[in-house]
Amino acid sequence: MKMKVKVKNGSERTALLQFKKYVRSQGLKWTQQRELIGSLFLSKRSHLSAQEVYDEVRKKDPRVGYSTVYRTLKLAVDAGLVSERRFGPDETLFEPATEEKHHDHLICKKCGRIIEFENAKIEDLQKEVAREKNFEIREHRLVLYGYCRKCHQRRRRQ
Amino acid sequence: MKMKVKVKNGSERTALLQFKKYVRSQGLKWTQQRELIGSLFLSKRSHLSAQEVYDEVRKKDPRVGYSTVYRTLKLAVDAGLVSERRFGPDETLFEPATEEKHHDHLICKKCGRIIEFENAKIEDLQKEVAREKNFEIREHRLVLYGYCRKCHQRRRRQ
DNA sequence: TTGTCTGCAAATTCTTTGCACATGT
DNA sequence: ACATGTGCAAAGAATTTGCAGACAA
Repeated sequence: MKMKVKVKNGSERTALLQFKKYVRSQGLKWTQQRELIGSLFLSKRSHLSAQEVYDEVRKKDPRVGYSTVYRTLKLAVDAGLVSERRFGPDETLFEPATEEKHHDHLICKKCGRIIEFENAKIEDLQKEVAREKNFEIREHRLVLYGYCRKCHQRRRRQ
Repeated sequence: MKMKVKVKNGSERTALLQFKKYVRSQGLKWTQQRELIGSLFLSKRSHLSAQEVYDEVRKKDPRVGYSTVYRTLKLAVDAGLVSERRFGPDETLFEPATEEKHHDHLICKKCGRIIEFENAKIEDLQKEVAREKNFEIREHRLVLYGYCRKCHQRRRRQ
């Protein structure tokens, strides 16, 4: 017997509401653009570049400017709902930071595919390291670069 | 009675020689600038921005241009002697990649201090994760962000 | 109404590139 | 000699900012 109903898409809803709440709490205004960008972006589970967010947003409303996208994403970062990440020397991506479990990434150097994973043991060891160094961890980034199965096979053939 | 003379700065020497060798192997020329930038940069254990490398280099020879610094660092990256890393959304740093053991970083969000560490167990677990995902790891980046002891204390007082 | 937002274009910052001259081999 | 390298200034790419008009509270 289930004690809890699984709320699908609940997190994006919540995230948008949190965003709205945050914006208002700062004495700022909740505008159509913030609603639009927030709802589009926070519903994604994936990693998007500023460019991609911009393109998506323009599909819904072509009048929105680049600066608004940047400003809104930055605002969401301040709200703690989005994190800005640099995966490679040339790639800055934004990712919704849900309150769910933290995950890390594997990135294929060939095709760019990003695979997520979580590993509690690694996290524990990180805490241990921090303790040794008298360091208080707030967040971490772990990225493994290499070749995914497909690209690995392709490499061998060459 | 000493059996071995301690060769201080041995690794940088080696690295510089390797660099020279690599450059020549590519049919490229070994120039004064490459010698200068290479010797300055490869002798550092720390992380430097392009700006900082440029400043250091200019102290020794003010005629060297920015482009040469970038070009030389990139060449050293190709040679596998330097790695280019993005620590935060706004910081690209170069770091000499010795053949020594790999290390990761703790970065203080307050004072920016970078502390290095190594942990074999974490690396083992990474390999395990990769195996599960059919992924062939080539390199990885692990950065822990937080507060160092000093800044942690200062935070609590506020 | 009033202060915040927005879109635009211009400004910034970081990095790369084209070109004429300089240098390594 | 000849190809590659260098410095400069200009070009690019990504992101930020100033400003006049638009919009939420």
